[in-house]
Amino acid sequence: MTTDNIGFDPLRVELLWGLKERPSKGPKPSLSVEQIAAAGIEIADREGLTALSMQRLAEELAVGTMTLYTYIPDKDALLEVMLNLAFAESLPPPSEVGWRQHLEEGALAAMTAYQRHPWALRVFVGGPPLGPSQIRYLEDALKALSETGLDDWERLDVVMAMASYVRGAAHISVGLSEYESRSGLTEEELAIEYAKAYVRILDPDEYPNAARILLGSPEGKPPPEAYDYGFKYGLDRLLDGVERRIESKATDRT
Amino acid sequence: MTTDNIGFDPLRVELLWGLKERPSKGPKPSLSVEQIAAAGIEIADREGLTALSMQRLAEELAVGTMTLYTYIPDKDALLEVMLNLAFAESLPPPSEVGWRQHLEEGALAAMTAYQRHPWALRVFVGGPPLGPSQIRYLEDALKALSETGLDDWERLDVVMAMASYVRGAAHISVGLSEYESRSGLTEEELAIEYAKAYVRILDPDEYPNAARILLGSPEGKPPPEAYDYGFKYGLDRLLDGVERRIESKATDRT
DNA sequence: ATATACACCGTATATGATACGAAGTCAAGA
DNA sequence: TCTTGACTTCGTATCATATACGGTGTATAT
Repeated sequence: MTTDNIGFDPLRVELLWGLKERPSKGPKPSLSVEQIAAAGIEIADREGLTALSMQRLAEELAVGTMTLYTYIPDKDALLEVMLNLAFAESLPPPSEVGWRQHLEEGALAAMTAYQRHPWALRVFVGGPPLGPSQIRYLEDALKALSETGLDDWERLDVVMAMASYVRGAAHISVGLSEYESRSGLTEEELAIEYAKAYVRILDPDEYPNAARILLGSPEGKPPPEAYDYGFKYGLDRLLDGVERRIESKATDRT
Repeated sequence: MTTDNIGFDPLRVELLWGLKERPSKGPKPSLSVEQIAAAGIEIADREGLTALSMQRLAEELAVGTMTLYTYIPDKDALLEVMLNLAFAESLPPPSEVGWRQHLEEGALAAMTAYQRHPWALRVFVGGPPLGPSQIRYLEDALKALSETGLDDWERLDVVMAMASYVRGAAHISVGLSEYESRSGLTEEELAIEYAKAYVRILDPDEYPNAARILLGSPEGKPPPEAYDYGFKYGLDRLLDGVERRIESKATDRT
């Protein structure tokens, strides 16, 4: 496993899209790629990506370690399949609601998926071609946007922007919540811990604005441990911006 | 190295903020944490994160491998210091321009930093406290936003949203460009390669919208290899949304 | 002086990915 | 029915990597 980027390997594509034909000869495999990926997801969900070793995975599936390599070329490929499988679960239905509500639902669903599978953020997604669940997201979003009058390329830009924002926000959210759970402290205690650390560091003369917020003003609420509110806020702004753009384009045409 | 999240370690904070006092006794260290981190950045920039092993780094610095461990507790801590150092270079000045231009400049600077240091996206950022360069970003952005009439918490939400978007967009951009450079193909050839793969996969009946774009309509332009345009697009939308919000708040008060 | 608190670093251990090759298993064709 | 080709399974070996441990040398405070 390189942890390097994933290349354009035909084998990888077959795996992602489930395209390999069963050979006529030879013994039947006792496992399937999906089965292996599902087991991998379970381990990674419960114990984190670092707990997911090939030996551990093989043990879980009651096969020899090297048996796994008859199903997948390497660990990176497995991670990619896991990623697709994990997100396939959370795909929102291609609802008939308006573009804005659809995009919002999609974003929330993706955020939920990231929170359920925090390891997904540590898997560096390679280039094209996309996996099935990503294509599904894309297709449904593009379809929802067809009512807007934007052209194809701009619709794609919108979807990319949404995906970018959600991934970045998930990174913050997951980072924060993993951090909290690892510390084993209550929110209360943690807030105190933050403040203690920041007091040492944040010179109010050099960082007046940051200090006001991070040190927790007496009247103010505590730092936003739960980032979920912030997520919704940014999401609304982004959608507002898209909406404004759609409106102005519509006016243009009139 | 666990690649697990980074915890709330006082030592880590000292390292990040350069707070350790020089002991009165004993020999002088021949290196510094900054020096080590800088060497690490150079290796990671040039050859990727996987090339950055402790042995390799020590070799580069002409010391024994274990010597590094007198400066840092473990590799994760080193990565965090590297991250801060890398971003410290690209900090935009706390210009006196309006909030919107300031945020835009900051976003572009961060994107540039990610592109210059692609490995930064593979480092999973731990919880608080933030490092110096992140605090600097935050402070300047909050300051720029003080003209907007938004309250502290909402300003923080805006900054978080920006950071989220940029990181997510950088992930796509860097993923794509690493992929391209690794493939060794020209943009032209690559576009053909994409199309070939997608033709096998994308059933135009099941994914009509995605197919129209990804297969490349005859009249249309090729798929957006360079994601930079898309980055600017989403950035503008997000800022538009923030602007709309500011305007509506101002009107409220009237 | 000389003890103390470090810096430096060779060696050893543990973990993990994965190459290689041997052995077993089906199914198609002789 | 028997043989053989194409596969699956997996034990063993290799190699890379992080890092614990302990020994040795050095600069400063007493």
